[in-house]
Parts: sequence; C-alpha cells; structure tokens
Amino acid sequence: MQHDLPASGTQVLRGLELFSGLPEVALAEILADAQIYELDKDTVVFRQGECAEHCYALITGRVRISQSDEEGEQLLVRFISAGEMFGTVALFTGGNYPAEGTTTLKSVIARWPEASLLRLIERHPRIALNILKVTGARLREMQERLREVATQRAHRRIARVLLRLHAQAGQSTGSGEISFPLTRQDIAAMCGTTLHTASRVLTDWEKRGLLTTHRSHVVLRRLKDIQSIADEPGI
Amino acid sequence: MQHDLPASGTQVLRGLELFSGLPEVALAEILADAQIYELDKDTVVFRQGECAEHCYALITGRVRISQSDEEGEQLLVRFISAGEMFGTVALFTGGNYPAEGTTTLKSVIARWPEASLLRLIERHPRIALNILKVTGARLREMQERLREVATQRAHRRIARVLLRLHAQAGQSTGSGEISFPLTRQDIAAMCGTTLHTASRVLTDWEKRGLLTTHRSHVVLRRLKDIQSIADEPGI
DNA sequence: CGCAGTGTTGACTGGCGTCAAGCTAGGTGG
DNA sequence: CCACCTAGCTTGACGCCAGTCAACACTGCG
Repeated sequence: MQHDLPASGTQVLRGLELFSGLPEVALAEILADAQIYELDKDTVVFRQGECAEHCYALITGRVRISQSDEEGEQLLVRFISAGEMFGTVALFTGGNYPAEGTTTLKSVIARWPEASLLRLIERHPRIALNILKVTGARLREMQERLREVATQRAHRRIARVLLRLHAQAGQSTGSGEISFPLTRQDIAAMCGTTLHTASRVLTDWEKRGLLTTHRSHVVLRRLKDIQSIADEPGI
Repeated sequence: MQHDLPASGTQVLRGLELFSGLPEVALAEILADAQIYELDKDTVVFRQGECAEHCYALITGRVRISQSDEEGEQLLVRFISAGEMFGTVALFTGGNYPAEGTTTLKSVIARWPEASLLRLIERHPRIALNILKVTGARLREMQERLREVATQRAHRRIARVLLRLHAQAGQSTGSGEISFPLTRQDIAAMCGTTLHTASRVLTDWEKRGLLTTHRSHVVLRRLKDIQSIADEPGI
C-alpha cells in the first residue's frame, strides 16, 4: 500500500490546503508521518460508520463523499478535488465517519493517523487553523444548501448545484465544462431530488440550449441563463 | 457595555466548551482578553452579512441562529445554550457572518476579537482543537439535517427536531419538557416546512396525547412514540 | 378596548415523487 | 463483428404531500 514518494515530497504537500503557509521544516516533518497510496477508480476510501482514525488529503484524482440512511436514501455531500482534505468531520471526536468516501477516478491519497496529526498541530498550530478555515467554509455551505432544500424549487437547486460544481471544478477551460463524470443520479443526490425530476429538468434545459450532456459528461453552455434561473425567486 | 466581571471569572470560563481542558494560567490570559456583557431578550448579537470580527460564547441565556435569503425565507440553524460557542463559522476566513444571532432570553455573552483569539491559539493550540471538535459535530449534524430534508416527510422531520431540541435542552427535568420558548414558526423553520404544516402535525399529535403545547411552551409526553415516528420509514 | 403576534383550520392546487415501460450507448464474450 | 447485457437515461401517467390562500380564534400588551 505504501507508495514510492515523489522525489520532492514536500512540494506535493505544499499544494494541500491542509498545510498551506507552513515552513519547509514543518513539511518535512509532516511528510515523514504521511501514508501515501494510490487507489483505482470506484474504490472505497472509508466507510460510513467506520471508526474515524485518519485525516485524508487528495493529491490527484477525485473522491465522492456521500451519506446514506437506514433506508438507503442517499445524499451526495460533496466531491473532493486535488489538494483538498477530507474525512475530517469526525476528527478529534473519537467518533465514526458520518459518510462514505469513494474514488470516482484513479487517485493518489495521503493520510495521517489522528494521533500523528494531533502531535503535528501541537508543534504547528497553523495546521489547526487551516482545518478550521476549511471546516468553517464547508459548514457555511451546508447551511446554505439546507436552506435551499428547505425553501426552494427543484430546478433552482439544480441550477445552483451545477454552478457550484462548475466553480469548484470548471477547470477554467474557459468553457462551462464540468471536468469529471457526473451522472444525473449524482446531480439528483446533491440537490435532494429524484433522478426523474433531475432528468426532466436537464432535458428541458438541453432543448433550450442552456447546456449539453452526453453520458456522464456535462457542459454548461449559457452560464448567464443558468445563473438567472439560480437567482430568480419566481415560481 | 463592559460588564463587571464575576469574582472568579476563570470559573465561568471553565464551563465553556471553547476552553475545556485548559490550565488555570491559560484561563486567566483568556479572561484578560474577553469582553463580557449582558443583552436583553430579543436583541441582535450579530447580523447576517456583517464582517465577522469576533468569536462568541454564551455564559447564560439563549441565542437563536438563523439564516435568511434575499426573498426572506428563513432557516433556523440552531439554538445556542449556556456554555456553547457561536459565531465561529466565518472565523479566520475574513468573511461575513452567514447567519444572524439573536437572544431569545436575557443573556450574558463573552466574546473575543479574532486577532486576540488567534494569539491565544498560538499559545494554547488546545483551543483550536476545541473549536474543531465543535465545528465538526455541527458539520455532521448539518449533513444529517440536509439528508433528512432532502429525503424524508415533514412529520418525521418534525419528530426529529423535537427530539434533538429535547436532547440539547431537555434540562433533564426527567420530563420531556423543552426548557425554552419555542414557537411553531420556529419548529417549522428548523425542519424546513411551513407554519401550517407544523401546526397541523402538532395539533394531531396533541390530540393523540404525544405532547402538549401552550403558547411557546412544548412538553413531550410520550418520547417513545415520538421516537418511533422519527424512526419509522413508512409513509 | 383594540391591536398585533401567534396559532388553527378548511379548501384548493400543483410540484414532484412514485410506478412503470422502454430507449440508447458501450462493454463483453463468443 | 454481432448478440447480448447492463448502466444510465427518458418519458408518460397518476396521485399525494404539503405549500398557498384565506378567514377566524386566542392571548397578552399598550
């Protein structure tokens, strides 16, 4: 499982939001504790309910975080892009992962045992601040999504989800391309609706030229119009 | 605004989740930076959109955190009980408060400027861990609520909200009393439904003897039955 | 006493979830 | 290279939950 470290391992760490702003010395220390490994597409990183013993960061690839209830209803919490941390919600609470992490592409992952991270924070409090910053931003996002699901129509939420994904992973190819496989099932699970509703809305928009989809590939063609759907209070 | 400090100020701090596990010396330091003041019932602590410059902790009383969108639709994010911290989502991001905080009882509040807290964390990383722990738990709760709103029926969500509030502030008087004013409007805004639906469901339950309500006062009579509504997948 | 805030109740309606059937593109094996 | 299979998607019909509109009851306060 242990992977050959790249020639300059600390260079890789520098790109992680988890360790931004840390001196080279600290990075070397962090690297020494890191477990770095590669996973194939569609592999489980951690399971919901499993005891949370690690903190993760994604070096390359993509990870899908989703939560299910007893009846199998699923919420897609978020997609993790390269450089982002994940699996940190249950950190320091001695609890279990509240969601599942799965790769959707071949991915390289780094992880640290909780105890190890704790020691690193003791020596470099900046790490804790970095985690706080990310966790705060995510908490804020969740509050917004919760409000949206509670008060807004399905098509408006779908528009917002698409824009959010585009902002997160538009890959700034200039175009409105969303750079990773995204099924309609995924879109539905992200905004709290059914595959059927998502499908109806998307085919409608495709007819109107707002976007194009092919298999699991989505391209937003008229960002302005989609934005206005996301903003319009009406109906 | 500055309030007379209680004789043993550090005793008060010891009860806050924000500073649990810190040595007496640290508490004295923290106290020196604290601004402690009292607010009347129904007073705004911070406004949504305001620049987030402080971190808050509630000494006594109760605070209501809510978020509104442009159209005035409101989500009740949570109630803060004595000892809990709040206003920390935007912390260290240089951003604005994503929600509004209002007292629902006469309250005593402590707060620290961001810069001051930053310095304290530098000297006592344990504080950052405390914040992380709380933020993690809240993020987890938000994920669950989001999944619930997205996939479950209104009456089931109402049952869960009542149980959650009871667990948080049941005051363990043995009975199922919820120890603070809670309007039906509030209940509706917490679980993402309308006052009307909440009213219908609650009067139904009251008829069936599951709970009693009078004005803004709620008492859960048959926790078991409410629990089973919260758990039942059916209909 | 009147008013404002809060809660109740009924009637209506429509968004969207559910059920069901069928399509299409790719992958796989013979 | 074709036959088959499956995952992913589309589309229609139907019905119900719960949101909307509307009117009234209750209570505490100025």
